[in-house]
Amino acid sequence: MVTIYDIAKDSGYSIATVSKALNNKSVSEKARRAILKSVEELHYTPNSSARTLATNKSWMIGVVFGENLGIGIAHPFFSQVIEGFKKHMELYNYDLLFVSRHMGLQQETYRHLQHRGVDGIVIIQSFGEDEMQNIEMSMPTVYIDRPSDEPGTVYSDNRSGSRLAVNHLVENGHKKIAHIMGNQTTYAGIERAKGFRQAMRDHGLDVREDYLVDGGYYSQAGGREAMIRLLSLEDKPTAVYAAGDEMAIAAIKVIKEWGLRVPEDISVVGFDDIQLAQHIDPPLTTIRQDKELIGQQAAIMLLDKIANQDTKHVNKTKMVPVSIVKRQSVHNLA
Amino acid sequence: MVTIYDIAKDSGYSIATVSKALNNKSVSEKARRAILKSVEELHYTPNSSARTLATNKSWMIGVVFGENLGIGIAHPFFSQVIEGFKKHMELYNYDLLFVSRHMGLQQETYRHLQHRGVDGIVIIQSFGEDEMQNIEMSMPTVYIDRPSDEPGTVYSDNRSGSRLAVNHLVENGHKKIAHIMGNQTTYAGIERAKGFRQAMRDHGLDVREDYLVDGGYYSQAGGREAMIRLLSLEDKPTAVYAAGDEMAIAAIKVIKEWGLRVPEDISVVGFDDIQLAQHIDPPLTTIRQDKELIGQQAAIMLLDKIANQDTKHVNKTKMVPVSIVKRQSVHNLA
DNA sequence: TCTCCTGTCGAAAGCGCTTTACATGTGTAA
DNA sequence: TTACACATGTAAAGCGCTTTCGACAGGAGA
Repeated sequence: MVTIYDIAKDSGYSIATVSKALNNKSVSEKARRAILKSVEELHYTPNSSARTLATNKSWMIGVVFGENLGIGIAHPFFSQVIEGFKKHMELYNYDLLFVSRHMGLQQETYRHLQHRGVDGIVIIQSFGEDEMQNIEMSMPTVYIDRPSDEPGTVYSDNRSGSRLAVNHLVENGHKKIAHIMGNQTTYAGIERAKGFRQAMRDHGLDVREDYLVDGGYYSQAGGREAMIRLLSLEDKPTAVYAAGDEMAIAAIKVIKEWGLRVPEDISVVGFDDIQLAQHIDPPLTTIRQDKELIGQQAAIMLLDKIANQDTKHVNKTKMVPVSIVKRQSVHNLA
Repeated sequence: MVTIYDIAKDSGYSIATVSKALNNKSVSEKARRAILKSVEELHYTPNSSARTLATNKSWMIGVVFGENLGIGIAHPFFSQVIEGFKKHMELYNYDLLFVSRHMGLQQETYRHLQHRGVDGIVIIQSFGEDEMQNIEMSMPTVYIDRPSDEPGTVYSDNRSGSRLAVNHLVENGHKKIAHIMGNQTTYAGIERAKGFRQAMRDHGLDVREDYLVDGGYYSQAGGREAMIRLLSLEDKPTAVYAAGDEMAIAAIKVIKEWGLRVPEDISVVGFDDIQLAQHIDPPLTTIRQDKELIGQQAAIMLLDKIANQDTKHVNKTKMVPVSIVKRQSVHNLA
């Protein structure tokens, strides 16, 4: 391995000067040129461990990925958010470290991240709160999709999303609207349900408890079960708003299986706008989350936290707007 | 930060002994217990940079992700392969480092990985060979989906995939079979096309050159264009085998737009079995790649390379079998 | 009793880099 | 000429850890 000593010897300067030249500190043009020449010739590559050890700065961001579908990085929503995050972090020369997730033991994961000396952490979890509390984070950290009152969180405007969905449905003449909820220990699930209730009330519609069904962790399996419950009702809804696209897609399937049509008999609205949404039959009307932007905002926030660790400036939360994309799964009753 | 010195002082042993105790080297039970007690009490976390510096082992694997769709980690095929890779690597306590991709400059990326001191590299690229040659890899490296004659490569049995597709089509009475090829600078694209030609020949069918169209980099846009070309032909094929699901899906859309039916008028077979495949109308018959397994095999191979760096044992390539999943996009002509 | 072996532990060097504090050389003003 | 400021370069310490090699104690064998 070629080190800074080799460069020093080859160029005729001291290692201190070499270090300065490599870090754009003040050295004469002459010295800089000579040193860079040696660097080229000897194929020198600085050793980041040594640098990290000396500077206490690793230029790595730890990524904590927690989802309980078992698909990890392949998670359609998370992967897009992380990609947005990565793109922004790249601009500032940070690399991303995906640490092996010491099964469930959050404390362990945090220890590990500390061991790695990452400069910051981004946490993106699908499951409940109680599973990851009590972690004293003495490290710059940003959360995605967690309670909005916690500082350092980036999240979609879930309530507005629900409002958009309900508004659209009401505008199309629907009154009997059901909601397939996301698991009520997840932040997104809670917020979307709240937004749904609020929007219904705002329209003077009452929220029937039997129209509120739990769809679990946003999977098709959960959506399927929920929809079956809805269809088993005496008085069926004319529209269903699901808190996630996968659940909405499963709902559509079930409706068809029961011999009903979408959207003529039952309209469906989803949440997320995953790639699949536009390809199913009928194309799904849904609330679009801007995954790229969420990731980017998280990156900006984390960068800010890293830069201002000393100043105890309380970090705000950041809400990312959502939008409705109207396709063909909603029928106009009028 | 609490260091090994603090533990030494607190426990009454020297730092050398502490280090040994922490690395399961031989120390007396008494010493080990005392040291571990101090570790607990002081919340000591070893510093991986220092350790890496001293041992020249980082326990990190560099991941090089090259795709030209601009979706990075969110790539449906790659993300699943990487997830399989990650799951296996976790078993051996390796973390994954996603380095910022110094736009195109492969040489730069490799330098960066070297700088980071990763113990090994996994490269998963969608584009052509010429874009990444001349990189002298003095580091354990594994490639996914590259020429099978290069040592250290894991790839799907693309030729057999094509054979499965053609066989299935022929069994259903098709003779006029077209192939939407993946870009012919990509390894997978080349192999699948070769397999197609071979399989056709084996069935005594001739391969019409106008039935071989380039679909580009496996995107829907490319598939769409290719299918249009096929439909513009005087003598249309009765079946189309696309080298990728996205292309197949686009093809189905185009066929429908032209007022034809799938599969009654034209049958379609894809490759990959991405999640979308089962949700479109009609559900797509396709060749399934075992992404998890590919990732896992890559991990196994890399681990082996890392363990046996000295012994110049030439690394074999590893071919992962594919299978056909029959859904409803193929029509029986009989 | 003395010697030798074994098991335990510690001193110190070294991994490759940054950074502080100081030395040297050059130019400018008095 | 002397004095001083400034620009440039260097020696050396230190970041937190591993590892070699030698010191030492205690027990076994003669």
